[in-house]
Amino acid sequence: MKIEHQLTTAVCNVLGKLYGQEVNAGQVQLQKTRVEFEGHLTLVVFPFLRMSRKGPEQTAAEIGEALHISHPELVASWNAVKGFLNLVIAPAAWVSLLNEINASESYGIKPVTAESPLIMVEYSSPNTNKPLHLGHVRNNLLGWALAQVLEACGNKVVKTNIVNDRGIHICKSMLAWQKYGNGETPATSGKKGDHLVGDYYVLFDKHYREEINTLAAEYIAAGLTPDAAKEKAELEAPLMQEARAMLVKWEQGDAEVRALWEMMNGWVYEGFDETYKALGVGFDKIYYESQTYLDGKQKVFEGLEKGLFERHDDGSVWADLSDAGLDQKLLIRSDGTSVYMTQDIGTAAQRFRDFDINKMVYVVGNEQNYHFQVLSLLLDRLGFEWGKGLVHFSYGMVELPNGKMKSREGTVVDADDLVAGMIREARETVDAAGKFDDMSEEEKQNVARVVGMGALKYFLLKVDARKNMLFNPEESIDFNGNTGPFIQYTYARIRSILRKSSIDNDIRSCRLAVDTELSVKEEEIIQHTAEFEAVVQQAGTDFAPAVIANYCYDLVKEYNQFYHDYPILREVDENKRLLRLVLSANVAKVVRLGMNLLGIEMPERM
RNA sequence: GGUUCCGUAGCUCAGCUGGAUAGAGCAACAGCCUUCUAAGCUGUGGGUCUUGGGUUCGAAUCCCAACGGAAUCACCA
Repeated sequence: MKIEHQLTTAVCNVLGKLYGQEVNAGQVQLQKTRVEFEGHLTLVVFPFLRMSRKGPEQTAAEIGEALHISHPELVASWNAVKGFLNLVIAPAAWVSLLNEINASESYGIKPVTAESPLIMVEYSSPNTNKPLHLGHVRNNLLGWALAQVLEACGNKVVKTNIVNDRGIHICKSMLAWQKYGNGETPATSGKKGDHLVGDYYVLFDKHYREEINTLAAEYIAAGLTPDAAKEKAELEAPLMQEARAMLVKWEQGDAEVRALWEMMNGWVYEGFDETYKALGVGFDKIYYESQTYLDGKQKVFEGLEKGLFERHDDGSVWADLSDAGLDQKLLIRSDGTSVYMTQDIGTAAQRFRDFDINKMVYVVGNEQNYHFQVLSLLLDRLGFEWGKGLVHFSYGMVELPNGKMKSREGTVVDADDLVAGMIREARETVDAAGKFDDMSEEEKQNVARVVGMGALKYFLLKVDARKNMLFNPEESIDFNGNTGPFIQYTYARIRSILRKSSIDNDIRSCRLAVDTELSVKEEEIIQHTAEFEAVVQQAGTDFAPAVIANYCYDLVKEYNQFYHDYPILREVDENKRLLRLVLSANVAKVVRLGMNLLGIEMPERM
């Protein structure tokens, strides 16, 4: 990147001298030279034809010659093809770039300072009635990666989670546990807390459905249409009535219900913590809806007083968003209870009090695009400065080869099962490889964990977040091709080379002579490695972790080809050998930094 | 129906602030382990970038329209 900067400045100078016109850096288009032409960087000269008033070839030639004469340390030679000026960069420039990357411990990562803007990233946001599934896994990995990337771009980042811990859903689990359970706990049953509670949620649903069916049959017999009968049955089923009554008791602060609620939610949190730990994600501050929804109502009533919202005859409160091209939006139900939107307003209010937030990012699935459009408007009207500029990091759904995940059809991919399966698969591969016979059981298991999780994480993160993606279980555990393990493998091999070369510890202080001859492939890899800085910035501004994933793959693929064509340790020439070691070290460093931003660990051996 | 998003090789995906002959992986086929890790490398075949217009020196990329798919439009969260 540094070279492109230098070159851009040089081009501006040269154009000024040649044609007597001011050119700003934005007009200078440099791109990588296509492999079939000689050169490294190519200047597109079409934009300058107007100044030169000459043909493309001639203009390119003029600029090329002028560049070569005025900046020989940068441009070694040039050739012009149509409107494309291909520039060959001087080897010395590559070597100094290589040294520069090598000297910096965290190349491409911007430090966070006291003046850095504060970005809050919300992700995960689970319900407390069910274990996490594949969709949550994508959310968690994206949220974590995004937070890391934003921090690497020099922002203060606060990772947050809003736990949806109250509402009818958790009452359903609680009720089923009371009615159909035998008092089992995670300790007595040996089940993970979130799974135990989830099982009772399923149990509730099963009994509820039975009630609906029998009731609906009665109503149909009494003369109702099937649809009307079903609707009436759903509302009047005794189990649902009981669940609602429990929710009312909860809101009233009934001691018994609250105690049960706290106990069962506690089980769930223990379970979630285990899953979060396995996924390698975490939070700086966790909010609970049970503690924010009242704030939300408060804010809505304040808005009502200011005339921002209106109250209908039945007591419900609405926001009229028709001037923004949207509909009316309910904020408080006629029975006075809050809805999802109200809670999000309350949570926002608390966060605004707790932190000096410059930007708020919500990592939430694209099925809630409308919700966040509305939330942004409402927060803005309520006077939150960052309301208008909030970012809904909207990601697509994860689909399975046979369609969507349907809990009814039992096609939901459980997060814990998935993690365990990936690690098991990696373990089998580790054993089959037979390269780890000298390792302890614990070390082997750790390699399996790092590789299995690497495969899963990379598989989910390499795809553009906005798109719906297909999760193919067979492909996800493939360790060949564009996968996490492939990148990890190359990294581990480089680490092995460095260990064997016994200069690993000294490599930081290595400085290469500037007269070293470089091969074409070496120049390409240096150029590519140097792009890391720009890639991180781009990923940060575009909110796109996938940019980094694909960059790592490209670099590693290129290096792998190099590795097979150019021996390193056998090289006779000491200077050349050192060059390749530093080059390898740089590739490893940059790839490790990139993969770590994605939350992917890199093994020293595999 | 309104709004938003997506459509690139058989499959999964890159490429999109307009640039040269559109790239990977998987799958198929053919090669490469006395040389630092074969979880690798090399080669072959595979494309009307959904379609039609427009903008211009130039369009997979930007604009408009059509077609196809997804999400959403709840006193659910």
